[in-house]
Amino acid sequence: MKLDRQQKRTTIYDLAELAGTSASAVSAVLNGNWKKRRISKQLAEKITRIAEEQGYALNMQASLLRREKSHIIGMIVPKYDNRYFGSIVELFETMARDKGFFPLITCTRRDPALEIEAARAMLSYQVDCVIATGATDPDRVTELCAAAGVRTINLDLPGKLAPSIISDNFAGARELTRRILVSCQHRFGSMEPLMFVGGRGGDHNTMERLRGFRQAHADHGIDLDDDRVIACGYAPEKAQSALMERATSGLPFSKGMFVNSTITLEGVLRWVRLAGPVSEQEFALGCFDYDPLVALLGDNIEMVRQDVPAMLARMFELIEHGNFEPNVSEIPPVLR
Amino acid sequence: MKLDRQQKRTTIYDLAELAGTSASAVSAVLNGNWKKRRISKQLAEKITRIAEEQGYALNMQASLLRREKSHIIGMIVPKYDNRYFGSIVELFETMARDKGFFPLITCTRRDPALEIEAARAMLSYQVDCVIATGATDPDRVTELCAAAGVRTINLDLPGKLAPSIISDNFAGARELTRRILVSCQHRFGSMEPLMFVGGRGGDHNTMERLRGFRQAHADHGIDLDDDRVIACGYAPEKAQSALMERATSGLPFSKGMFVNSTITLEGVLRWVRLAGPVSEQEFALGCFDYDPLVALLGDNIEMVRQDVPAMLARMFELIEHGNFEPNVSEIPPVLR
DNA sequence: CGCATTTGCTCAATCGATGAAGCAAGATTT
DNA sequence: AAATCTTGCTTCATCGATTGAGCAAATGCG
Repeated sequence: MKLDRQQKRTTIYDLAELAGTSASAVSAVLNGNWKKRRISKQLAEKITRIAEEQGYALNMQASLLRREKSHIIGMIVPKYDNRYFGSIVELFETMARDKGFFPLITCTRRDPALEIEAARAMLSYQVDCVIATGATDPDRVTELCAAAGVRTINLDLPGKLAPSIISDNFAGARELTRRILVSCQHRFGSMEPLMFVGGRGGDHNTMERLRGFRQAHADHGIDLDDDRVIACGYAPEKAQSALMERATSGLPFSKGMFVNSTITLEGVLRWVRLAGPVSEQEFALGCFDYDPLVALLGDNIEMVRQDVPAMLARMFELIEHGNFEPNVSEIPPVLR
Repeated sequence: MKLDRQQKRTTIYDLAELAGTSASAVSAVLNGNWKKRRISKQLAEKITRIAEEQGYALNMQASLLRREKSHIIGMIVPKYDNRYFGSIVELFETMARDKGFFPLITCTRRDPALEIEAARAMLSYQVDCVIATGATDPDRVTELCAAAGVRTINLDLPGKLAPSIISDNFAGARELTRRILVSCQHRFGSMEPLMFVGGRGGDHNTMERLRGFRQAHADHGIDLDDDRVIACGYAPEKAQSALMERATSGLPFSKGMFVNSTITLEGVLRWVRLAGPVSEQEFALGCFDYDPLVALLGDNIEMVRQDVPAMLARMFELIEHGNFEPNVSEIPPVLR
């Protein structure tokens, strides 16, 4: 790995020499509190000019070593490659920067070991705060960080030891289920019980969505057997093979499906293509997630959009108020 | 912003005191070269145990300040929220970690000023190397980094001052155009010239794709006027309003369209929905980009998938060989 | 004019980890 | 027994920026 630096970097000592002053003055000028330190305007301007000429860049490592707060804010995300987490990350970066934080983001691919390793790395980089997004074990992260005196906030999936900001999964799922049922009525003339595809039985979001799913069936007086629920995980391959198996198993099968995420939807659609009927038009689908292209292309696919801007706004609110009591904020999702 | 640290962090000095030894020994043990420094196995084990008991986390800032290479590798990306850049970022992180780098990623939303600011921040964090992905002005980034002795590599869009890794846009566009023309033949019985929607006239990728687009028309002996090209930028809104305008302008209009990215496709589909004919089925579309859900849902949408794994493999190859000569590697994209 | 205050700086310690140099005790050689 | 080598540490300077303390010169005040 030939990444040898070409030349030595310019430091405040170099600038001090060039300006005929002290490193202390240079530091004061460049980090903006030259007024507080009673540096004359002329000297300040001279130093600023020389720094620009020399292309000086602050050494953050040195600066952070000395300061007590880093203003670095870490975020752990399970995946980048879907619109939900993509928009979380993108908006988080923007908002963090606006509020004077430096965002440090790590993707842990739903791997519990990687999550812990990533949290540890963030502690090493002296983050002031860690956001655990969709973490498989958020409380583990909170414990680890607490040991170093670093606060955490859970996003998307809740934990018991830190404040959590999640979607109102129950209400969202109930309304989504209602819409799928109505769509079934229109399309097929009847309201059969739906299938629930994707997610992990143990995770809070899946459990709450299932509760909403069941409630909506009850609202319409429809009996729902547990065997309509296929919580096979989020991965497309798992959903695909679970449906394949189900279709040939003799167990009940529905044309109406509640799909737990766009990731899972990919597997459902693959199954529709390969092993199922000709087109997804013969199904009534609903997805607890949002993707603009699916919204445009999937005529018969209802979508729930989690309100990312509201969730992140709430998150920064908690940070700014120093509120790190464990409690859950539920943010209503948006239905198109 | 109440992010006050709760307690003081454990340092090697604390550990040294607890172990009844020196900070130097602790450091040697914890960073793995205790053998080289002739520390006895017993002391090493004792220190390791105490460090674990205390939940010690290395202070990277202090460590990096002392070392000459940071092993931090920075990446600048225009957007997170589409599958192409999402997969670039996710795979980059994984590969960087595997190779012993610490990935530092920043999203600059195609804003030239933010790009420069992000590059400057990365220099402050002492990155060993910067990857400028889809940068609006990659050479500016290279110059800035070069002044600090930091090498750069361009990804997705080429620059003149650093090695660039891009898709073979010409060949990909030529083949994609051919497929759209064939699809038009099947669908509409004739081969009219296509429209080209999205991208910026000035950017290298758009220019090369246009060259492939023109070549494919020539291959089929089809005359192509310049007014079929609508390089209105990548944003959905721009594509949507450009099509709206075009449809009412009296200028020629085609049912076959070459769409420059999934981002632009979103605008095209919105236009189809709102102002155009009933369904996208009445069009023959091709998109120079890949999205698995579009591939599954859009029956009449041809897609080109840029070969992200091959591009990143090439990138790390360059880094490992210390090859920073400005030259362009073209990676063939994959057509489904 | 003499004393107090303000202005405009510099000095030096510090943050935590690293590693070259050095040193004492024990082992080995002559 | 003296000389040399090896083992297993410790000491201390260093990385670059920050900041409390301090100091000389300039200014204000009675």
